[in-house]
Amino acid sequence: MSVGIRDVARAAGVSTATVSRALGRGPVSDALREQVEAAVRATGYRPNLSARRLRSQATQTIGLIVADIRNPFFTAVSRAVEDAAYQAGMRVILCNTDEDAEREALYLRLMQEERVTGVIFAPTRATAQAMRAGSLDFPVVLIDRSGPPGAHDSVVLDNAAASAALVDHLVAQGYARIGGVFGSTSSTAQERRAGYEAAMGRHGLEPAARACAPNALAAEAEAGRWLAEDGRPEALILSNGLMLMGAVRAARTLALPIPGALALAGFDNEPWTELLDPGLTVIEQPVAEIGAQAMSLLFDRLKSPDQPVRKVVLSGRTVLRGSTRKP
Amino acid sequence: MSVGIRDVARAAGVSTATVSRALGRGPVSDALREQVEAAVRATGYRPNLSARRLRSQATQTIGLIVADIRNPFFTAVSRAVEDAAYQAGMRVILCNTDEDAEREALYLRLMQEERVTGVIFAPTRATAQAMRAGSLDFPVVLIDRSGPPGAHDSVVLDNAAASAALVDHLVAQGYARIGGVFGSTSSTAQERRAGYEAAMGRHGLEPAARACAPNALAAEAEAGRWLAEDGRPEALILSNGLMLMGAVRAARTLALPIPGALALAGFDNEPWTELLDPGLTVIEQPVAEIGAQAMSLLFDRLKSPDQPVRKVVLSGRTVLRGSTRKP
DNA sequence: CTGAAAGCGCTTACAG
DNA sequence: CTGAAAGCGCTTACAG
Repeated sequence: MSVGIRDVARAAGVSTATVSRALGRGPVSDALREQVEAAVRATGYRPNLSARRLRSQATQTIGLIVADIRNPFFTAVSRAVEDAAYQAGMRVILCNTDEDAEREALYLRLMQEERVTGVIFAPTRATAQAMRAGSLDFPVVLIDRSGPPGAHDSVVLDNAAASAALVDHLVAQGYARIGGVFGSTSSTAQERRAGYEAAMGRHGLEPAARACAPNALAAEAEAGRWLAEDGRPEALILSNGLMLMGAVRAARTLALPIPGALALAGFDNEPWTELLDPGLTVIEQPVAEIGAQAMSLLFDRLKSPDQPVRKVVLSGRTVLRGSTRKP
Repeated sequence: MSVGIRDVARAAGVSTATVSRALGRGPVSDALREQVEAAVRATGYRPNLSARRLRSQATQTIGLIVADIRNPFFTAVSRAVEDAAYQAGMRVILCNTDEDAEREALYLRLMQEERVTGVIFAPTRATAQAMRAGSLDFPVVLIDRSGPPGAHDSVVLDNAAASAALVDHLVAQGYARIGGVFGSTSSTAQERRAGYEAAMGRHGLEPAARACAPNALAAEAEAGRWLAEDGRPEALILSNGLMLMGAVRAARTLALPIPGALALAGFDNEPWTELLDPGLTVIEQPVAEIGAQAMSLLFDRLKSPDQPVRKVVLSGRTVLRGSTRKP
């Protein structure tokens, strides 16, 4: 019922090999190529990609495993990855782990079964540590998060510097009791926390960091608890855009005006952070660059498997807005 | 180099047929099944999905083609679709058309080449009109948008009723010069517009609708122009969440206080709409339900190909907030 | 329940 | 440049 390459060959009066070559980049005379193209149009032939992948042993597929697709940061990175992939004639399989190690293992297994060419992956800390180089059949580029040095290529933000910039700014504005709520699952949140603590130390201030799941609900709960305590912080730093939203919610619930009673700063320059009044001070990540660099690292790795491992560190941009004004 | 089913068979001392049956749901004795499972563990065997799909002629794959992945509405629907799909043992290929007819055609062709089991699709109006039933090799369920009656199963919002609810509310609040900016590419935006116009008529008011691309930038420009005119509307309805954001931006730029100088209402209850002060009045769509219903329609269609075409119409929920308060 | 064999729809050495 | 033939890695009638 479905039309196959044999039907096209018959219609064009050539062999299936010639049809295959005409559709690919094989050497075919112009005359036969035109006959084949006409036959393809006449029959409505569409190649079967499963067959092509099986036979050619090339899936032209890259896997993209992100930690939370609800996080616009990952949506934006995905778009950049997909643009670069399609430009190179590759498709991408997008998977979402919800920061869950089991689902990470599941999707990594799926990638093997799909025989992907390579994977771009934002792993949890646990998985990043456990994942040894060479244990998978394809190269892996870590994104947003890194693992043990030298294990995998990666592209990450200069997290410590970004956190420090936020602390420096808050201190310059006159804040001293600056708290931080950081995600509990990623190396990146750890680095942001370390950067925060180091910067606080440099200013002779006492760091006060807490951790929770890197989503809006958990951050709202955590920030809500903290802000209801005596000696609550007068400024709060959150380690991603979802958590920042949770903190805004918590402040609203407690009727704490921003920045009157609480200064707020965090990561990811999502459109809504500018829409609030006052806007939120954030670190903007070069999302398109992150995705493009990841694909580029992956292609380089495919070309030169034995090349030394590379880590690309990109700088964030500090976007100052009203939420951190002097009280 | 890569371990195949033959290696497992050899290691387990059985035929490849038995390995295949043990991994699938074929009839195998418990003893052999255990031998096979041990051999799979020992060899680290992972089935090749391309081969499996080719041979079994069942890809267990559904295609999900959305119009704009930056729109959180589609992200949310995607999650629901994926949950339902994975529960049924199917994977999903997610594609993003950016409301572009050429990319729609491209992805539809890709779906044919992938030999997908079925497709869930949010088409532009142009494509919805052109897409005749039965012209594709797989069933299609339309989502968020519908086409000519009777062509494809679909699940949509009761768009006209939702728009009317917004108009009724604004009129009740005392607004009369109520304008609307609606997306130019989808049947859904058309229906929202029609619902708006009908409701205005019912109230004896003059409708004033404009159209633009259904994204933030275009809506910001369109609303900005309109709001700078003499006789500008005192209330504005936008046909999706992205456009609503654009309108907020435009009002900010023109220093028009909401709702003091401009009342604002629209579609999609995105988290940020509640965070603004005042919050935005919106129609909340049952996103999870939309995704789940689409999968359900698709499965039913696969089971009963000749069943009459069904259209599931879901109701929105009106969320009243400060942006439409009496001026 | 089990195995030998055919074949899914392609691509690609191998000859010519 | 072109074709006949082999084979990618599986699954599934067909026998037994």
